[in-house]
This record gives sequence, structure tokens and C-alpha cells, in this order.
Amino acid sequence: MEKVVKVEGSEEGKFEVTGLEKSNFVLSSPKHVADPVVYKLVRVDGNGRLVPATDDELMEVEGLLENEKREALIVEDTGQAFGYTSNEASSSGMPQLESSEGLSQSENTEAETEKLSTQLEETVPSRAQCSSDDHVTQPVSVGMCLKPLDGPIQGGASTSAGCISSQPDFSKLKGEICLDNLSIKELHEVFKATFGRDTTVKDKLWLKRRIAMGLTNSCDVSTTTFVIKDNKLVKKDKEDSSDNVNLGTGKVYSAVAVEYNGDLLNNLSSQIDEHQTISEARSGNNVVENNFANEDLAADQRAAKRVRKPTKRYIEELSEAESKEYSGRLIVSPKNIGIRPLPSNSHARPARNVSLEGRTVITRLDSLGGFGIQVPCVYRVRRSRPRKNVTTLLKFHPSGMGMTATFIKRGLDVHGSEMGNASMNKVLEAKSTLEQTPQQFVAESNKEKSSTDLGQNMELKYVDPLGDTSDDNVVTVPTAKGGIRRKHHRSWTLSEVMKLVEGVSKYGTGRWSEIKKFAFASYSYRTSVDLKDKWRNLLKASFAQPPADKGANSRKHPSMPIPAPILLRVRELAEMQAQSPSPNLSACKLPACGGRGSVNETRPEYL
DNA sequence: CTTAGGG
DNA sequence: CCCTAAG
Repeated sequence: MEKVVKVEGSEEGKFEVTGLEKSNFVLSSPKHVADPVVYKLVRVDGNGRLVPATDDELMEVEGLLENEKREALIVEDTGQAFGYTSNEASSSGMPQLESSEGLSQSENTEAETEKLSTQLEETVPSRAQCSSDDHVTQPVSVGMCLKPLDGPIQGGASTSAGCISSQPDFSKLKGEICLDNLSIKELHEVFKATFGRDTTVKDKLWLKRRIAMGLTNSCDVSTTTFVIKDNKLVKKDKEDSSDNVNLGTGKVYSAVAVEYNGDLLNNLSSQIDEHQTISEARSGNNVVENNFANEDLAADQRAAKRVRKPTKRYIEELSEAESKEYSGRLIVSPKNIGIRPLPSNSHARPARNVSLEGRTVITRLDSLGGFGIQVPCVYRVRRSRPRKNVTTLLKFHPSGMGMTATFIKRGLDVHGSEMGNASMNKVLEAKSTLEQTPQQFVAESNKEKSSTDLGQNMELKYVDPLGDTSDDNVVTVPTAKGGIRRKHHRSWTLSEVMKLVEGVSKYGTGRWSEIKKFAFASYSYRTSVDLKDKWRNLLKASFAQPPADKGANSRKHPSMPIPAPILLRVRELAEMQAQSPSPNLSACKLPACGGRGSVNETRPEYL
């Protein structure tokens, strides 16, 4: 029944546990610790009791364990000094000390555990022993995650923080994030913090991926593990970890709800990191994930039946990853891809490769509620000005699917002039029956409407929630000249803004393409021009609103204002930039690529 | 193609 | 956001 899982991975043992709150369990009843490596999975029940994990949970955890994960805990109010260490002391040697602390605390754990109201729903493996001295204190990683704060930024603004209470919970974005351990609810929070909007999606896997992608700026997120540190996805291989088994020191996963405490700035700084590509990180593949995914999905599905469809956004992101080379060649701008609910559900299928137009593309299955959909990862979709020949369509071979899937694709770049503006939609239908004909793909303009009925609602609910919105609010406006202008409004999410700010701080204003390339790697939309424009707007905003009008200004939902701290940052950067237009060019360029190090330190904010 | 600016 | 001029 109970599975025994090995904990592998080297953790940098850090306990970021704050005193009282302490981890939920660090557990440790001595017995459990018998074998440092074998643990039993349990979860904390509503009333704080430990109960054996269910199979589903095991699955999840297992997945977790496969990779190393860590999470930085951030607790706002803890009485203990070290809870805050991350803030002040930070850096250096903390980790070790903390572990010992962690231990002692863990002793009380059981008792504590009961008290925890915790929203912990997840199982958490933990280790109390910090056995070896092997701490793998990884200089970089540890440092970073431990002290997300202490950014260079503090000086200037004094971080004044917590002024905004209606903010998304940014704290969750700090340091290392272990999405696997979060409950759906928490994932939602993280999601919100990341994308600036809420989501109703309940699929954990999806949420995790989504968040991972957002935070990582990459589409290439691991599918089995979701530990994000700074802007990188951290993943370890099994083998890898098994080797390191000894070094693990305790790890604590806990999800503590925290209130926004105004560390946004710090958060920013921590995020400003180099884009380190963790090459080792990737190796695994989707196959595994799918099983996992299915489990998760299945469960979810039962709970609430719903259907999700891959969104254009999703595809874009994925495609963006590899297809730098495809630049504009084949352009298909799937405006929207919808799927109609089907009566029967299928099981997820393993990812497969199919060859598309002579090229092999990797497709991954998007696990929708029951639909298996292959999403081509490669060709790049570019959203850009109306393209001359827009009609390149892809053919999907429903090969693996036993069911019918209908893709609705709304073309946007159609030159309305020729098509008649109303009919700019293409519907791509893939029927399992295989009898579909190519023609069906094209010109199915009106279909949209019919399907929309169904889809509209769904879109609002399911699609929109994507932080990025896969839905496009593309409104085409006929222009006098006979052209059609697409008005594509995609509101900027907080995370995007943050990335932008980060980018500017790193590369400086004016180097939009660079910023686009690095900081916005995963956002296929958002052109360098967009970045520029946004920056312009931010500047405007930052200089206009400082004197926070406290009045009844705060409307919570209607368009998030833009976190004050960010505005501050913007202003600082702006001034900075003004003074030194071309700071250190020499150092700027290459560093980004290879030389890690301190480059990311945002320049000192001397004002 | 990338920037800067204006609209 | 879009568009255009300019390098």
C-alpha cells in the first residue's frame, strides 16, 4: 500500500522555516527517520492528522521526488529571527545553521503539525536529518533561493512595502517555488501572481506548467517537475539524484499562505537573474508526464467535468521554443483553437513525433479533460502584421486519437480585402474518422459562430484564465485603405511587466529586441515594439501616480493598477538610464550569454 | 530588421 | 496597439 519512496536529490538543505509556522512537518518522528532515505508519504489531514497518502498522491509525490525540489518558504510573520533571515541575514552561511534549527524544531513537529491549520493538502516528504555534511550547498542556487531578498534594490526605495494589500501574492513567486507541493488553490494564487489574473482551471498539471512557463520564460518546462528557482526550472534526473542521496539534508515543503508584505521589489530583484539554462535539466520527456498527467486529470475530471482545450497561446509558446529558425516562413496564426466537447473521452496518449511537412515535429499531448490533442511544437506562429499568404494550414493527423477533435481556428491575418472580412475564420477540423478533407479546414467562417456558442462560454472560463490568454481579442477594424487593422489587445500581466522591468534593468532601455529575446522568450506575442510601448506607458504611469491617492481609489478588480513598487522601479531605472545612456556596453553583451555571475545585479541604484 | 515617435 | 520614418 504505502509506497516507499526514496528521496533523492541533494537538497541544499535549507530550512526556511520560520519559527512558529515551521514547516509543516519536518518531520520526523524518529522512527520515520530510521532510514534516511526511505520515507513514507503521508498527508496532513484537515485536522492536522497524518494520514497515509492515497495512490493519487503518491503518484504526485513520486513525481516530485524524482526531481529535486526545494521551496523557499516565506513567512511573513514569524517571531523567529530566522524566519526572516532570508531578508536580512541572507546570503551566506545561513543554510547550515538553519538546518540545525530545523531539526530541533522538527521534534515538536508532531504536535505542531496538529496545530497547523494548514492548507497543506499535499503530501510532503520531509527529512529531519541533515545528515551529512555533504550539504550540497550550491553556491548559486542556495544563495539565490535563500535570500530572495536583500536585493540591491533596497537602497533606493526603501522598499516600502506593504502598502498594497490587494496584490496578488507575490511572495509565492519568490525564490524557489515548488509547484508540486501546492494545492490547486495555491496554484491559483501563484498563477495570479504570475499572470495577473485569476484562473479557474483546476487541472494542476496544467497550472503548474503554465506557471512554470510563465516564470521561466520558456515553453520548455519539465513536465514532471515544477520547481522553479528564480527564472529557471530546476530539475534533476533520477540518476542524478540517486547518487546524491546522502547529501540531502532536510527539506521542507510547505505552503504557507502569506500576505503580501511588500517585498515585491525584492522579489523583482531576485528574479532578475540571468537566464541560466540548465542544460542538465532537460532530458526527461513527456512520456512520463503523461501518466502522471492522466492521473491528475482523471481525478480532476471526476470532480468536475470540464473540458479544456489547447489554446493558441499554448501552442505559440511551445512553438516558440525551438523554432527560432522558422522565423516567419510558415505562418499560421492560429487565432484560436477550440475543441468541441466530445462525448467520449480518451486517455492521454504518449507524446509522439509526427512528421509534418517533411519535418519532424514533436508533438505533445495536451491533456485536456479527456481529449488528447497533439500540439505541434515546432512551427512558429507569428503574430504579426497581416501576412500575404496566410493560408497555410497545418494538417493534423488524428493518428493517435480515437476520438474526434475539432479545432477551430480563427485566422487573423487574413487580408480581409479578399476574403470578405466576416469570413476570416478558418476552421480546422480533425475528425477521428479520418475522412476529413483538407478543404474542410479552410473556409469555415461561419462555423465559428455556431461553435462559439459552445465555445464562448468555455473560452471565457477556461481559456481566458490562462494567464496569457489564449484568446485573442482580435478585433479587426476595416480601414479606409482597404486594409484591415487588427486590434489585438492583450493586456499586460503583472509578470510581463515585471519581466519587462527586469529586462530594462538588465539591458537598458532601447535594446528592446534584446529584452524581447531574453526576458520574453516565451511570449511570442509582445514584439519589441510592444515592449517599447509598454515601457513608455510605464514611465508615464510611474511619474504620474506616486502620491498614492488613498481615497477610494482602489478598485480591486478593475484593471490592476500596477504595483507601486514596480512603478518605483521604473522610475528609478528611467532616471538611471537617462544619466548613463550607455553604461557598460562592453560588459553587457556577452555576459548575458555565458558568464553568469553577478551580471544580473541590477546596477546599483545610485540615484 | 530594429528604434523612436506620433497617432 | 498600430503605423511610419529613419538608421
